[in-house]
Amino acid sequence: MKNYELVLHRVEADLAAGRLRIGGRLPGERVLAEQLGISRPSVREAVRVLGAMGVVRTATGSGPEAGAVIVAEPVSPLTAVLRLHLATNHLPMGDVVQTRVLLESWAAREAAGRSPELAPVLELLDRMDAPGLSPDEFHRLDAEFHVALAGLAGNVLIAAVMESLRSAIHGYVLAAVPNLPDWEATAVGLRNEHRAIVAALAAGDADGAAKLVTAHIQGFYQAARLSS
Amino acid sequence: MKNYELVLHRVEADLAAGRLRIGGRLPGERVLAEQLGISRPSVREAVRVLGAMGVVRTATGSGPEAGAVIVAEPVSPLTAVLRLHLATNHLPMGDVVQTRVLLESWAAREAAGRSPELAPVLELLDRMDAPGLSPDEFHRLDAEFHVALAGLAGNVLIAAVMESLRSAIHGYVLAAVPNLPDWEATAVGLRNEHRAIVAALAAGDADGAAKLVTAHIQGFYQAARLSS
DNA sequence: GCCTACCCTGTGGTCCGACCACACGGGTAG
DNA sequence: CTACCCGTGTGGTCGGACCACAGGGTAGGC
Repeated sequence: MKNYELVLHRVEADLAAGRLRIGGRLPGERVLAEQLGISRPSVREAVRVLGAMGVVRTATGSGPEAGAVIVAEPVSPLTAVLRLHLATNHLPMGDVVQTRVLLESWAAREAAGRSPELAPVLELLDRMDAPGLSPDEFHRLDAEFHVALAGLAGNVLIAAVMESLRSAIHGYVLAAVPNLPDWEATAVGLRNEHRAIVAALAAGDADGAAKLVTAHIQGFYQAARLSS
Repeated sequence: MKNYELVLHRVEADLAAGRLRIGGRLPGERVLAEQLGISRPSVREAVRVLGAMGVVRTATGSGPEAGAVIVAEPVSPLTAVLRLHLATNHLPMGDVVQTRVLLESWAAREAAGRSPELAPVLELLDRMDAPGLSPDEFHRLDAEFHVALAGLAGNVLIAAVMESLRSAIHGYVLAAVPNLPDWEATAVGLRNEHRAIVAALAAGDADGAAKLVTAHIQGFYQAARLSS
């Protein structure tokens, strides 16, 4: 058992037992080191890992915001893991697209049945209509739109995975924009498809919304030649 | 930009550019520190994070197995993230169950259509028939079975997520076994349901396999009172 | 000439002690 | 009473040191 793992197990046990809650704070690094009988560098390695896992957020200084505060941020670590493993080329882009289709069509089906709150989603679509939007800005809003749709289904795990997927591939999507024959025309098409999806959701048409979402995602990746 | 992030970005860039491949090795910690103009502790924190992300595996000694070797192991970091966030109680067990149902019923549907190789799966079921199996051993084999089913669909991302989900909740499942009125009877039922699922897959009955998988998962969690 | 045992070398693992930047909060000067 | 300032505790970084480990080259014995 490596020394830094002592800290990880200690923190996980404290979380499971309720001794640590969201918003609470870890003991200082020096205190933790003495309590566990290890050195401060070992504690620091563990705190870094916890930070990378989205369990703590560290800050310097003093006051309630300083130190290692317990948070629950599963999206950034999932994003990091996906990004790194995409970089190794052992995670095919096609599998990512297939997963998006599965999660988003399911979310659309779920959301259609519960008369969802679509106002914030429509507000996003209006912002995407702004003229002169760069591909980068457009795709950030597009990601927000898709994540918001996934969130309508009310499953925090699936919503987190969706957001991670979208963030992890953002760079790859941007890099593929030059593959498109006509970016402006593509953007118009995507906007129309978004409106159609929201309309199906508002109408409670689960099957229609799922089909539109599936076609929307697969169509873009084929046009951008990303899911070869 | 924190110093240890320099190492993370450097490694990710090297991976994306092909300068680092699976099986390759990171420069030594002392070398990396000098190249980036930072100290060895900062490099170590980054390597720890990469290890926790499943991108490198470190070992002491010398030879080709020593040092920080590039690997592609997405399951353990996903498991760790899920376990930690389950411990914070900000990731409801019900959402995990819902996700399992979604992923596994989809995988069953996919697998049924491609006349999958079921021999290793059946071998697992035979091992689960061994008398006197403890709940711990039974659920480990059960997890292997479900992960193998998810793997039949051929999507490495979904298979990795499935395996992570199953590993992350293993402890919670075991802790819930005492909630069952009759463990032995439950085990017999689970075995029969497994056989039925495999039979549906072998017959190419996609809808049947998906329905059986859904009932199998939801039934167990309701019996164990886990998905409240 | 061959084989065996030993030691050298390089790796990560751990620790210590020190200094820095930062931000809050209380004490002090106006 | 107010505004400024510095004390104090936090994480961030650094350099150096020593350890355990495993491989490989070398010197010795056979």
